[in-house]
Parts: sequence; C-alpha cells; structure tokens
Amino acid sequence: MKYSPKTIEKKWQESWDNSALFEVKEIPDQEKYYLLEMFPYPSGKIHMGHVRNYTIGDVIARYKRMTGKNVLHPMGWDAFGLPAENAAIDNNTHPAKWTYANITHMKGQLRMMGFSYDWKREIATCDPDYYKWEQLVFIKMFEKGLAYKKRTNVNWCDLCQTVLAKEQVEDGCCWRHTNREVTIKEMDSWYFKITDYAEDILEKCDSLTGWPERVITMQKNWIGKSYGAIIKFPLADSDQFIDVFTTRPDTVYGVTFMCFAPEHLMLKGMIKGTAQEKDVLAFIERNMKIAGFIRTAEFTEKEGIFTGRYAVNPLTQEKIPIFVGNFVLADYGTGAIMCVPTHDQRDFEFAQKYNLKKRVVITPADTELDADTMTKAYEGQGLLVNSGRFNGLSNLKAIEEIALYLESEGMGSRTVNFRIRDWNISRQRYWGTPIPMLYCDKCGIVPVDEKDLPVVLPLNKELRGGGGSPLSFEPDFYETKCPKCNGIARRETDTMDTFVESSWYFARYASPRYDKAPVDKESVKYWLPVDQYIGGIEHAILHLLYSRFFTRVLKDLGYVHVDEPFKNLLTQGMVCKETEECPEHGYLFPDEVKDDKCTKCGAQVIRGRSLKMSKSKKNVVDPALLVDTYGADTVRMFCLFASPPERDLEWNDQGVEGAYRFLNRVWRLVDDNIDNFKNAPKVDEERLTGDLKTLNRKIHETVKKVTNDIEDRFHFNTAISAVMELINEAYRYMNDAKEMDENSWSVIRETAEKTVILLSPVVPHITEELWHMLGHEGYLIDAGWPGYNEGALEKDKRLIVVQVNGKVRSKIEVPASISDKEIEEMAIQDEKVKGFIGDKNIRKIFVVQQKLVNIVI
RNA sequence: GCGAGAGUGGCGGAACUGGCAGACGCGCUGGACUUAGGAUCCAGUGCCGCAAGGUGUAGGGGUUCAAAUCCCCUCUCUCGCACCA
Repeated sequence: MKYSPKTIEKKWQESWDNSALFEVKEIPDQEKYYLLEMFPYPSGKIHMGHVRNYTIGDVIARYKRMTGKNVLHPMGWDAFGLPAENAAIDNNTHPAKWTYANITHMKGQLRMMGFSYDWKREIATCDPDYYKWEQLVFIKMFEKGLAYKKRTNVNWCDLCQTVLAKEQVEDGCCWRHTNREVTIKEMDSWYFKITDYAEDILEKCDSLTGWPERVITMQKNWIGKSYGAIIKFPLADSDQFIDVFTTRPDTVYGVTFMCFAPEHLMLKGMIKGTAQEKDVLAFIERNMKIAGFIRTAEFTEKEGIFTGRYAVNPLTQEKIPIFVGNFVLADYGTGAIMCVPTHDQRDFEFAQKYNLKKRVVITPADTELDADTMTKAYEGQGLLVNSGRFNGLSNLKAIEEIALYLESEGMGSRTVNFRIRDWNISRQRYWGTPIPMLYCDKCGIVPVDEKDLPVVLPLNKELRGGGGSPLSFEPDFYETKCPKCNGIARRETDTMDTFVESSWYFARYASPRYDKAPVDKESVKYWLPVDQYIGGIEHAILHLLYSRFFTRVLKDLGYVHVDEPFKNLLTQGMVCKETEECPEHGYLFPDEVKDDKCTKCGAQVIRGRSLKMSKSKKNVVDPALLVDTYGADTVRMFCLFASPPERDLEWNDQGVEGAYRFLNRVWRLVDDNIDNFKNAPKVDEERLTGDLKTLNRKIHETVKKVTNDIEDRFHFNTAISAVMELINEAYRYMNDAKEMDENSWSVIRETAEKTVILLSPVVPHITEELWHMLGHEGYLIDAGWPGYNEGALEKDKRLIVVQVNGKVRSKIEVPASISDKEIEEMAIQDEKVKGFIGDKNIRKIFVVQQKLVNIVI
C-alpha cells in the first residue's frame, strides 16, 4: 500500500473528532497543562506563520498529553478589528459576514492541519456572549476608577481614522501603517489606568523566569521607571511655581535656565503681556504642528525661544531665564525641565546656541573644569563645588542629600517617574466592542445597567467610509434612556481597542460558555495560569503588557487568583523566504522568474536576501497548496525540522520534499515488513548480540534524546534528526544483514513501533495509521510516552579518541569496563600513536571519561 | 549612541556542563535497478593535497593538555530602545 496522506489524514481527523478525543474537563487529581498559542485574526486564510506557531504548540500539547497531563489546548478568533471594516466598505458586505466567513474557512484549514484543539471551547471575540463580559469588566473598572474619560492630545492615524494608544505608535507611525505618521489631536477618550499597576508589572518581571530575556527587557524599558525628584521653582514676579522632574538633584546649583515643552499648560498664561508674546506663540504654534516624534527626534536640531519670564533657582535664589524648547517632551515628567549645561550634553548644546550662562558644580577627581572653555558637558561622577553647604560631597551622595533638603524646605519631593502612560482604549470605529457607557444631561457619565448587557453592536447597518465613529450616525443605537433618571441619554459611540479582547481571552477559555460571569472561578482556578504560551515577538509590548495588566485587574475584581497570566513564553521566529526583484517591475512571484530573468521584461532578476514572508514582497508560500500536495504531516514536519522554534525559519521547497521522502521511508519500514513483524516474538534483550544489539541500543538512545530535546528545550529539529538516524540505522542493518531471522524482525519491529510513538506529536496522522497497521487498538495519543532502559544504553565496547598534543591521531576500541590506567597503556601501544610519539618523552596523559585520551609530549 | 542576540561547508542547521567540528536534511558527484525516471537503493561530499599530511567555526590576540564553546580587542548582521531630563 502506498503512503497516501490525503486519505489517512482525513480519516483520522474525522475519527478523532467523532470520539471527542481532545475535549477536556477539569480533573482535580490529574496534573493540568494549559498550552496556548496566540489566537489569530481571521483575515481570510492561514499563512505559514500560523502553521509554524500552531505546529510548535501542537507538538507540545500532544507530548504533554502523552506524558500523562490533562492538557487544555483551545483555539479561537481575535475577531474584531479594522480589516473587517475596510473589507466591508471595499466589497460592499458587512464586517460580521466577512469575519464569520473567514472564520469558517480558516477553521477548516486548521482542522486540515490536524491540530489537537478542543473546538468545544472555541471563542470569537465579536460574539456578544464574549464581549458582554468585557463590557461588564469595563463597568467594574469604571466603578473602581480604573477606567476614566479625559480630554487630551492623542495620536491619530488618518488611514485607520482612529485614535491609537501610545504603545501602538512605532517610530512616529501607526503600527499598522508604518509609512503614515500619526498626527496629534485633542480629543475625549476613555483610558485604562495601567499606570496604577506599573510598579507591580515592572517588579514581577523578574519572577517571569520562563520568559525570554529580551521580552522582559523591552517591557522594563517601556515602563521606564526612574528615581528622581520634583523640584518647585518659583516663577519670578508671581506667586506661581513651576514643577520640574529631574533625576539629578545634585546639579541644582548649576541650573542656569529652564525649558518648557510647547504643550506646557502654564505657558500661554505666563507670557501674556510680555514683549515676546507674539514670537513665542508663533514658535509654539509652529512646533505643535510638527508631529511629536519628528520634533523630538535626535536628528532634529534643538531650537528654543526665550519667553520673557524668569524663574528663581530655589537654592541659589538666582533669576534664570525660561525658554520653550522643541526637544522637551510634554508627556514625560512634568513637561518642564531644569537645565544644567555643564553636566548635561543636551543642555550644553542649547546653552552654546543661545549663549547662556554655565556654572560647574561637579568636579572630577583628576582635572579642573572651566565653564567658559569646556567643549562638552561633564556627565561623570565627582565632588560638588559652587554648591553652598553641599560642597565637597560626592555627587552620588548629594542626589539624596539635596533632595532631602529641598523636601524639608517644602521646595520639592523625592519621586518616582514612569514613562508608561495610561492606555487609551477609545476607537472611533464600528467593528469593536461598544463601550457600555452613556451620557445624560442630568446625571453625567453613567454606566449601562448590568442587566442591560450586552450593548449589542447593531448588525443591520450599512457602513460608510469617510471617517467619524460609524455608530454616531445611528440614532437607533445611540438614542437611549438614562438608567438613573429615565431621561434622554446618548450612548457612547466609540468602541474599544481590539487589544482589550485579547487581554483576557486566555481566562475565558477555562469556561467559555459560562453565563453568570466573565469566568467560572472554579475552572479558572484549575486551569490558570497558562503553562506555555507561544506567539510572535511582535507582541512583546502590546498584547503581553496589556494581558499582564488585565490579569491584575481581574484579580482585583475577584475573578481570577493569579496576577501573571503566562508562566512560560516561547517567541517563535518568523518564516522567511528569499525574495526576487526586477529592476523595473519590483518584487516578483516565483512563477514570474524564468532562468533568473523577469518574464515581463527579460531583465536579470536580483536575488534578494531572505525576508519575512509577506504578500507585498511576493515571497509567500500558501500552506493550503502544500497540504494538498504533500499532506499536513509533511508540512508540519518541515516547519519543525528546518530550525529550532525561537529562530527564524528559512523556507526551502526542496526541504519539504526531503520531509516527504522521510515519511515515505518510515511508511515503508512498516508497510513492506508487516508480515514479518506479525510472526516475530517480543524482543529478548538478553539474547541480542553484535549489530542487532547495537540497533537495539540505538532505540533506547533515540527515546532518551527525543525525550530530552522536547522536554528541556523544545528543540524538535534535533529530536527529528535523532529519529532519522534510527531509521537510517534500521535500513542499514537490513541491507547489511546476510539473513533476517526472527530476532532481527523483533528488533526492526521495535524500531518501527518506537519511531511511530516518538514521531506522533510531530506527524500525528501517518503515525496513527501505522500504529493501527502494527496491530494496536486505541489512539496513539493515549499509548503513553515511552521510557528507556539505562541498562540497554550501556555499551560493552567503547571507541576512544587518541590525541597527541591535542590532535586526533588514532581511535582505539576498548572494553567498557577498562580503567583509565589501562586506556593509557593501550593508547601508547597503538601503532599510529607510536609513530607520532617517536622517541620523545611523554610529559603528561589526560584521560577523559571513557571518551578521549590526550598524550602530551 | 545604549541594550540584547547572532556570525560554523554550496544551503538550512548539529555539537547541552571546554574533550572526535560539520549530526540530520537539502544540494551536488558517482554507481545500482529500470522501457524511462525528477521514484527507490548504495557510495562519496569543509577546504588544499595523488597520498602521507596540512588546514579549518567572521578577523586578531589570550587562558588551557584541549576552545565553535571561556576572556580581551576589531568587524559584520538582526532586533529592541533612542534628546526620557
């Protein structure tokens, strides 16, 4: 019988399905294992990135199940979001229709891959049964002050026609449109108070020992905690004060000017009536138009203007000029900074440009600084000078001392500053969770009554393009009554950021149909946290940070018992492929290239470097086509074999062929010999000798290696290669054997059986078929993971490498029981070795654990 | 600029705590079988050399009996951060 993936894959997928093989429930006395892969956005069809991500997860899920764990392995859809809305407008359909059609199609594709999901737990976040609970959590957050509304400057993406959170701006551009700069708009928005949890989220980073170091670093950087002080500078000729944040209170005596961000709220009032007012306003206006990212980028030249007002240095009582500077960040610290040109390079450059006063207040041990002649700021350590009562103190000590002094004088306070901002979750779009709030003229902002949840997204509406919250054009939706006073009220027409849905879906999977609360506490208690989470590194900040925040909120609301959602995190690499480019026609599809020439114009194509698969670079491979040709098992195997999970995967069509060839080899090992297997007795290890004993030992070695590779580090590539070695050795044995007796067939059958079990998490269909061909009943996944026999691993002979002066000169075979001393003797007696030693003296001999001898002459 | 990671045959990658560099796969070469093969099987394949042997893990230096692995310097690439006061 020929290996026919199409037939057997369909057969077993249906069989697993019919027997509900992967449906799980809580079993209190069985150890659980919650394995989760980041759920996909239902964009239309699955791509190679999904296939890789989910294959890695499936191997772990199946392996853990085979080792006796109760494995939760759910799947669902991150179903709200802009693409649905845009597709709806483009194709004159409805986002819901488009989304659900995509889900149906993609679900079919995932089934074809043979992933072991508990589909009974499937979630689509656009389902009112899901977002209802999100709305409830929102209301609870509002009641606790964790969700609030404010009017501020926000980041706006013109292409998305919506506001973005700070995390969703990359290099000044929208995270979806990396070539479109965000603009600044003043708007009302809803915020989640993630800053309340910043300290805890930061601190617990160090407890996440199962996370990749770089993800932790990125999160720490994003939160950006720094210790310093807020210092109050009196505004001259007024009774006002200006707050500045600094990490360097030790340099206050050196402050010779001050700088405001153009957005600073005190500015306009301050300059009223001054001679400079017009010029300063013009400066502010001009700079406000430049996107914050560009204005404060490193390559932008520092620019400022004197406001005409002065502040008073609280320690020197000196009057210092106040400037507005383009480089000062409005949303970090207080939006105003004290400037110390002698000890801060940025301030130094600014002072040089505008010819401002400088005073040295820290002196290094070896040289004397002169404020007038120095060419750059001195930012190192030293002793304080020109600093009144603090002279002579080391500056590190002075940071504390001066802050304390200012505190005691009521001129400041030590403080901790965070870079992270509250999470703006308002989106001026249609296809998202409605924010369950309403506005009443009499009662103000009022939450929707819990019994009226969910606030359902109206589905019978036609979408129009052109911007503005679509729901704000739907009176049927926004016209309502106030639950407090029964008067006329208007619903909130913005929807929530879609990152909100993905911030808690992992908890919902524990009890996906629970209809009394967001989660069933008992289920959550059993399943959470996620033991292993798998997904792309691109979510290092966004999704993973929001999820950590939301889990804390859910804990404080009493829904879950954990504060960290994901115990272990694996960030898999990208799937890459070579690109081909024509000088005239840009990127080309593989079939647009013939003999290295562009089929459109005949120009020589440029073979580009390997890049992440993407439609725009035309280097994508459609998994569906591959599955159709080779079967899901081959595709799964190649994805795992080509590189370890955390590294990028280099796509190679010929490599796929190799995987297919190997599976055929495994198939034939069983299929060709099945009759011989039937009559062979059980392996009797005592009676094995020679090559057969070696092959039998190889079986045990392979079990050991595969187990370690999967268990310790998820290195499936080396696990697979170990099985390949075993298969190669079995074929070699059969090829070399003069005669195949019963004993031989026993060991070959044993090889086949163990191969089938060890490969089953990787290629579940072919192995299930072979398992049954080998005469077993029941599903392979319940067959248990094999152990190995340490005794069978022992060799009676060993090959010892003999080095002379560190160079390999010979190899000798010795009995395993031999002593180090005897090995030395044998090594010296070896003919080849003798030739290298000659008549020289042996100075020393090293023997390494029955492996190697190094003779030093 | 700062931080993290990486650099190994023609290619993807192995080598886990320093102990035979290149497992396994792809590709390539030769052979067998065959009406035919882009199926299958066997053998070979880092580089130089007929061979003995030499040489080799980005480059240079060091530690060690022994270095892809540890230390120092340089280069290249990837990712993240980037006027954060």
